Amino acid sequence: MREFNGEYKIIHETTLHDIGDGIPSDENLLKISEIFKILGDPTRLKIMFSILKTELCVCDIAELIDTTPSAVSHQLRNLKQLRLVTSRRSGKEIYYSLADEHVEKLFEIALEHAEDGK
Amino acid sequence: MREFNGEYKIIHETTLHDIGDGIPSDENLLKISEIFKILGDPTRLKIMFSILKTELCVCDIAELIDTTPSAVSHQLRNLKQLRLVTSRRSGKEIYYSLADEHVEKLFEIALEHAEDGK
DNA sequence: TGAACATGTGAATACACATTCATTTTTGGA
DNA sequence: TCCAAAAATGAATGTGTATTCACATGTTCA
Repeated sequence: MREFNGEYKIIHETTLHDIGDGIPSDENLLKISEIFKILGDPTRLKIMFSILKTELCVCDIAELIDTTPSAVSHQLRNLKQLRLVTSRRSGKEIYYSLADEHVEKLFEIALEHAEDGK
Repeated sequence: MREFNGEYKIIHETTLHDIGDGIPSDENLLKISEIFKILGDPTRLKIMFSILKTELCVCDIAELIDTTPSAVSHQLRNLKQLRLVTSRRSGKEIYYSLADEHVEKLFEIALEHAEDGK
């Protein structure tokens, strides 16, 4: 509880320490949040779903999701930095595909949650 | 490909339509992105991990993750709106816990990915 | 009922980030 | 080697949002 001039009591002081041990390290916490953050954008999600089953070049993705190749390229760069996509050059085109088997699972679960409630 | 004055050709025109059918609806896409987005923040992740196994009141969470109760309250509100946490009042305290069985799985997979590479 | 504590809330500030535009790099073909 | 296409890049702009601060609400207990 950082600098705060109210009068808060700690309710479960004894257990707090144990719970704290269950929280991942700041390093891992940051990595996880980065993964979620980068997937938390409709444009990037569309890109990811575009290349879920078939590799595609930047130009095709832009056409498919109705945006500019530049925007797609910027986002693919971010996705690549987090090792979520891989690229393969073939002539002038560069083909992108999912780099990670975890990503599909994440999509499945998130979609379940989205469809579940309400 | 929205208004763009370059000269981009569509490489795989025939398959684009089929791939497009595999992309979730804008509505579901938005829901999924909201879930990922809200988990894409270290502070919120800490909150989620805090109440992963045991319910805690706002004050305890604030103590545990070293921030102010106000900040925690704001974030819990966001998390609750997406039905990721539930609350239960007991006297003056309000106890929060995970509302969704999917969330733990998401954490596991994301952590795997984070630890996997490099 | 009123004082004290736990939490919620609204506005404001500061920061992060997606898109756009202009330009550059790389490749293939003439 | 020169031109055009595909993609990458950098800077600028506009938008969204986390935190902070001040205050409001709701609860317990004397």
